Amino acid sequence: MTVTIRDIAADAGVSVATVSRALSGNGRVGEATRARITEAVARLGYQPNDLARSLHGGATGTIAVLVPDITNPFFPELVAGIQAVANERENLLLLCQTGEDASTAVRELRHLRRKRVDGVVLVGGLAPDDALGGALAGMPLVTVDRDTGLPARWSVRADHRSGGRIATEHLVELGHERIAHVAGPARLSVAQERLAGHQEALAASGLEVDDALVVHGDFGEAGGYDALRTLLRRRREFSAVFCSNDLAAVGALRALDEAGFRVPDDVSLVGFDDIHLAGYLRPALTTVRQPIHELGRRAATLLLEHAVPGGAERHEVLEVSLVRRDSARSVRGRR
Amino acid sequence: MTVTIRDIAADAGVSVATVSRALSGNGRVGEATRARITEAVARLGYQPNDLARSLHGGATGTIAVLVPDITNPFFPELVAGIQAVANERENLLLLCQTGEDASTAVRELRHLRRKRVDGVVLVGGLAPDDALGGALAGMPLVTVDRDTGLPARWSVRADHRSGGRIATEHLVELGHERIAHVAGPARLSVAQERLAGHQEALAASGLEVDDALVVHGDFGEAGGYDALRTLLRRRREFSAVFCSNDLAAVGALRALDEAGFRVPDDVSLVGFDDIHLAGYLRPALTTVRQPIHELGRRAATLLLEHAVPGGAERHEVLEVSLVRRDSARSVRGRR
DNA sequence: CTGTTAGCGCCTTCAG
DNA sequence: CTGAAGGCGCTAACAG
Repeated sequence: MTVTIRDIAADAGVSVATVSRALSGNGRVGEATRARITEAVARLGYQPNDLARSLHGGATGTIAVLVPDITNPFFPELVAGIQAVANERENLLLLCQTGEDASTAVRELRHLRRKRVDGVVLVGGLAPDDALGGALAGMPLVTVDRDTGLPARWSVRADHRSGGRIATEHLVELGHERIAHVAGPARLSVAQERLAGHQEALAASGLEVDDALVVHGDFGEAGGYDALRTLLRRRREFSAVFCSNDLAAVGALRALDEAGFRVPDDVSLVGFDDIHLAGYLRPALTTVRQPIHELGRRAATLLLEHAVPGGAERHEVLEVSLVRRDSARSVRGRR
Repeated sequence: MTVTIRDIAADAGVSVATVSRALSGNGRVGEATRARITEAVARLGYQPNDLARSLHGGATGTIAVLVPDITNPFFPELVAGIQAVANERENLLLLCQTGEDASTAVRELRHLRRKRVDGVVLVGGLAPDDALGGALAGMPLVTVDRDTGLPARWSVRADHRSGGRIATEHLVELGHERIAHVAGPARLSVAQERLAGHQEALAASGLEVDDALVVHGDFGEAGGYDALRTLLRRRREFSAVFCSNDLAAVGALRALDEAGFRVPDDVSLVGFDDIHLAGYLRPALTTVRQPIHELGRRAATLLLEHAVPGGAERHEVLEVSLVRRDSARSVRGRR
């Protein structure tokens, strides 16, 4: 049925060992025999079996990435970065979705281990789970934006706190004094950090930190929309909103629009992430850019180069920057 | 180092065959021995090795999906659908990106074959390539939105032509007579079909089909933006635009905005796909909805249930529908 | 019900 | 440089 190394050995009149050496590149093989072998391989259409190859304990050439939800545009960009370096090194990428559910993650991790993947990139938050430690044990692991829970020896993340700070600083510079914040899920450290940065900037400017101006969303459009409506319902004055991510800003924009507020004329808006779409919104979204693709590349590189059981611990923090577009401007009107 | 079936056999005082049977569920095993085995498994922390399991010819429990670009929001939604059924059946999903490049696809397909994946879902267009047929030979394959090139025995797609028709019909019903079309890449059949549907509707209404009102984009925001600017530069009158996909509509919206046209007051706009974002744009985008998630589910189901070498051919076409939101309205102003 | 014995396809000593 | 032999971890006939 399927042609194996033995078939081509017979065809080329050599032993399987020689064929193996010729194909894997290990060990010297005579010029003439090598030619006969490659010829036979081509003619018989031999397809190596990686299962057999890695059964000996070698690498499988496959890594996995676990994301909360591939449908959120942040994650595809990240996955693309991971994929890019995986491909460069001829690795395949397994995609898993956790839905931020720890037990799902544990189940997937177990499955991945049976498959003997070479390593895992774990993205985003996960509620602590007793079984998680065991499922992760001994598995080369790089975390992205996830510094809670289990201790990870290799990690990559953006500087969310500083991002929150520069977003709000920008708004302050524009003259805004009452700045609302649509935060992410309170349990996620990235949301906490962005909020902390926001409040830090407020405090540094001597502005009042009003808890009524902070609403938590879910990092989705719907969450941003709802958050803004609650904010509006509170009838507290504010002239600017800093949204914890761009998707929430999309929802906020919509809620503001429906309520009759113009952005940026009546209310200024700043997002976070700089997903590809941000530049195409109307108005184009001023936002804090994280190098999403690069985060992915770093994570994969760390995994493939450094994340070996004995390797030295390593943590990377990438810088963020403000991208000024059209959704934030000097204060004029105000609610 | 790693604990194998043999270790637990020794520990439980039985043979490896019995352990194998106990774990795989094939063949009867005594109650008492089974208990000893499961106990040993738990205590020793045994992790089955799927490589060894599938080496002798069984399925690997892994399928792959090849998409042009995971960064385009259409694909993550599709992948999520595929993933959902893959998970239900305890399959893992390998993600590959082709960039619509046939030689990349061929390389990836070869790699997937070495890995002995159980099947592949191929999404989107691919230039014909001589090596493609060989790379695909004998591999269970389901195509999505891809009816050109190699003959596929299993496929899933939406009814793009009918989608193009209802989009334009809607605009006609609203009184528009000069309707522009931002098409997708001319080489892609889905783009051709949507365009054909559009022209069909125009003809059926006795409206003039003006080639100067059709511009090709690339299914991205930038493409839609550029397309609309070329359209504007042509200075042909039009009061509505049908964009071949939602992302292009985002770009078109922006170009229109910059040129001083209000949507839908000055120009009506209809998109295609109904990606999640569509409902959150301002104005909320009227669009042709394809059941993206369902397309993914069907594709995976077809692959896992029917796409066996001997199985009967099967092609599914899913219905599309118009989602009326706020970007299209009765004709008033006009360019 | 359970043990023995072959492999699955490939790589890797160890001889020659 | 090349061949023979053993084994990776597991499953699948066969026997008992």
